[in-house]
Amino acid sequence: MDKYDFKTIEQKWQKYWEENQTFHAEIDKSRPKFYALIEFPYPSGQGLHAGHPRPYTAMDIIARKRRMQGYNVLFPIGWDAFGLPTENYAIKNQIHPKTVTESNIAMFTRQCKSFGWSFDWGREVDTTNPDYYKWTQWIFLQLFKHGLAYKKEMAVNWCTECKVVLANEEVVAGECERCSGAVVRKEKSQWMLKITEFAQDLIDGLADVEYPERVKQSQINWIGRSTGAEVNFDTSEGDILRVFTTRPDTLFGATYMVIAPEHPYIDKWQSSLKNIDEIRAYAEKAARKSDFERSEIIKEKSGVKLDGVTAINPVNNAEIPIFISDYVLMSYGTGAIMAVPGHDKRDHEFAKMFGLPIIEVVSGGNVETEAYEDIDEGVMVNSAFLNELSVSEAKSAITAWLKENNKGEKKINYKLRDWVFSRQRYWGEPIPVIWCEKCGWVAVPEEQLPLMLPEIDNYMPTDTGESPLSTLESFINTTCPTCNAPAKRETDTMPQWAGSSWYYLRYADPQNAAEFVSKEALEYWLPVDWYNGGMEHTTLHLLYSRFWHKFLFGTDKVNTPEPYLKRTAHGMILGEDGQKMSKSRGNVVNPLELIENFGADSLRLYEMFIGDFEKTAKWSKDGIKGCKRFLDRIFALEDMLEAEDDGHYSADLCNLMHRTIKKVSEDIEQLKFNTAIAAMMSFLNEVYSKGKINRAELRDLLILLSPFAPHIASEMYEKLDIGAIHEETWPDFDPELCVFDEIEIVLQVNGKIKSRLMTASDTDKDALLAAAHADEAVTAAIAGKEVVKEIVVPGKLVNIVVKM
RNA sequence: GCCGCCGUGGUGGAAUCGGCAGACACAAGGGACUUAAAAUCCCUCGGUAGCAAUACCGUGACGGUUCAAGUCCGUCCGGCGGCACCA
Repeated sequence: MDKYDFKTIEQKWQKYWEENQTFHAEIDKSRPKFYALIEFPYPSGQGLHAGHPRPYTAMDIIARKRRMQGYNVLFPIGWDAFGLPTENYAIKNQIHPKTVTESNIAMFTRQCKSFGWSFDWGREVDTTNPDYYKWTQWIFLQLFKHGLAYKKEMAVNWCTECKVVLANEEVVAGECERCSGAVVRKEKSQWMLKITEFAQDLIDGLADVEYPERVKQSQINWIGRSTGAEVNFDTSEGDILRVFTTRPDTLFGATYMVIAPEHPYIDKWQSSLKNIDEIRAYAEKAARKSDFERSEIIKEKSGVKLDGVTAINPVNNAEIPIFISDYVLMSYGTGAIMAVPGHDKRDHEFAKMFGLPIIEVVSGGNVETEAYEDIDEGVMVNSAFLNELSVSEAKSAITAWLKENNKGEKKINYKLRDWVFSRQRYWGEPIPVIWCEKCGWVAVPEEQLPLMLPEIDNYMPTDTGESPLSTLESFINTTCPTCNAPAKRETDTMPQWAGSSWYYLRYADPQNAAEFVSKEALEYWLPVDWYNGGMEHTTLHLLYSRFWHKFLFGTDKVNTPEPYLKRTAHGMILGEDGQKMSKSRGNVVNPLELIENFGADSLRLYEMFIGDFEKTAKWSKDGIKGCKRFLDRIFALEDMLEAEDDGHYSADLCNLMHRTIKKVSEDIEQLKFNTAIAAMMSFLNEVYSKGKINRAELRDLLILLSPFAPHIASEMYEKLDIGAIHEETWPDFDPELCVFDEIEIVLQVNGKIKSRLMTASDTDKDALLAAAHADEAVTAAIAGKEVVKEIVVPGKLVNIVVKM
């Protein structure tokens, strides 16, 4: 019985689109452009999973609609192909990563094409292609030349499983984001990118882009701006210990100081410190702990008092002790704090433990039992000239005082750290710099790019933490581009985030051999108009790429301050058990099997119908049936098509048709795909109850459906013999025809529905009230009672309020 | 602890500005067709009471504002995501 032969239809149209390059975009200044972007996939060996089709189909729907709205649409696809999983797979199976990548890309290409997404396959990029990574290296060199890339010996996050350094953003709860391996601290010399230089720009830029509030908030929190002051404390050693505080108002309550275990003053003061051995032992113990271990024992404060060195509180000249403790981090502020136990929980806890004095400087709490941190209520006490001021008044007063007396100044700090950019693995872009004993780090000359990743046999990671490239003499040994002396190449590679930090630029001009992107292409296509991706990239890829873009903008390489005008974020698709899909849980849904059984159109429709696009959704294996059923019924509309047709909607369906166009058009823009589909289902139900549809109605229904289910829509449209559906214009609706002539008015007494009334939609207030009073159920309900109030909302209801 | 999001039938989820709670589907039950099954079509489908018309209850809990609250405000409970000794 199955007349809807989706397999044949889908293959036919996928072939058609490919042969005709239907979705290939070229610069055309006569038309407005629209740049739709999805996060390009990492071509893993597992192939597409059920999570991929959700965002891809969503942007495909937007792209297809925009084309029908007259836009010149750029909707590209490519491969984010460097990275660890490929390398690990390669090692395990003794196949070169390059070969693995090639076959994975071939598989992904085949799979993507079976969904019928309208990508411009002529603009494919591959981050592992030397023609591409040449420009990734080039951008790195621009950063390097502007002093924004530097090498630094530092404690890094070291994944013991992957044997690689991780960026702060890649460490999740003390574990490796990828493999969940333990992360420990390790001293290593690393390439760093100065993203911190752009901290303020990255916050400010958010004001000019359309991102979901939750994305903006996450980025702002991650950057972590806080305003306060730096304050100088004189020490008994005659030098100055500088601290950062957000509460300079509480300076009179500072009863001791704490410095980080790694603080350089320990060395400086060592001859005066009577308990230097104890201090060193504590510092060493702290250094050995991983970040995870440090946070594990969060409840227990520990520390050592410096015996022999004290500090002077600048506001009252009180002599106060100094401690070292691992609750103070060297990497934030100045690595030293003034401790105010009366008004900071951590300081309070520490003070209780070491029996240190607690002074109340803001009234309102009981500082002996608990730190009082409220800043909105309470006034200053025990604070000399600050007394009786509010907290915020005291902040500005003390900041001014500090400046006047040369004891400190206003200061803004950020939690954001510089980006650790080195990876000790093989499968990444070589960092194009050379170490010369005489000249230091020297850039590889741009004309020598790309610096090719050499073909090697052994790309196993090493336990020493050196890159596999470090043993390859032919690669390492070179000459200094500046002085020609023998020199050595950097052997670390870039992180996976490098290639994805600028790929949206390359899409505009993917084959350009002379520039990373031409000016003309930039000016026409950029910025990206709509970028959809996952929440998990908010503080990774999304922040990194904004950083690179802002750098390129600042150096006149791109023409807009922000890369993406609008960002939306889809929810994840979970397995049927409500858990994240994973092989080990056995709850993985294979989308290719579903295409086999139900067709790509049904799967596309179901992924959009499953629920609110922006929220996580649980997979249900039965849900797709309803979508398939819907398409079966659509296909059968051919049998209901009326022979005669005057080119207009029938009187029966005109109203509903306009409302459906309105609903579908507006819902797509708001990512409410589920209700857009529901509206089409309702329309179809109405057609079925009438048993007939005319050509004008079927034509526009198919156009509305085509972004969601392009194969079946194209096929049925072809039979109408009025052209190709992808060249059609998106239908308009007439707002006047969207309203009903007659509507139902609810008649309430004391807010309870007593009756309903069909009336002309433009009936005025007086007439509605009169009609209500004429209604039997209403009159019965108000009989013998005093009418207190009468509320009439035209088009909605009448509510009569009576007293009992 | 902080930031953000969310709690609606058996299930996924609808519900512009506060104005008919449960659209649209899935599952389930009943019926038609069929030798039978699948598919398809029709009907029922939040709870309680009732033969019924109908009445009352019902959007995590409790309060508040309002003629009217899933929606706004307050307090609490539960879940999810992110950050987390950031001074």
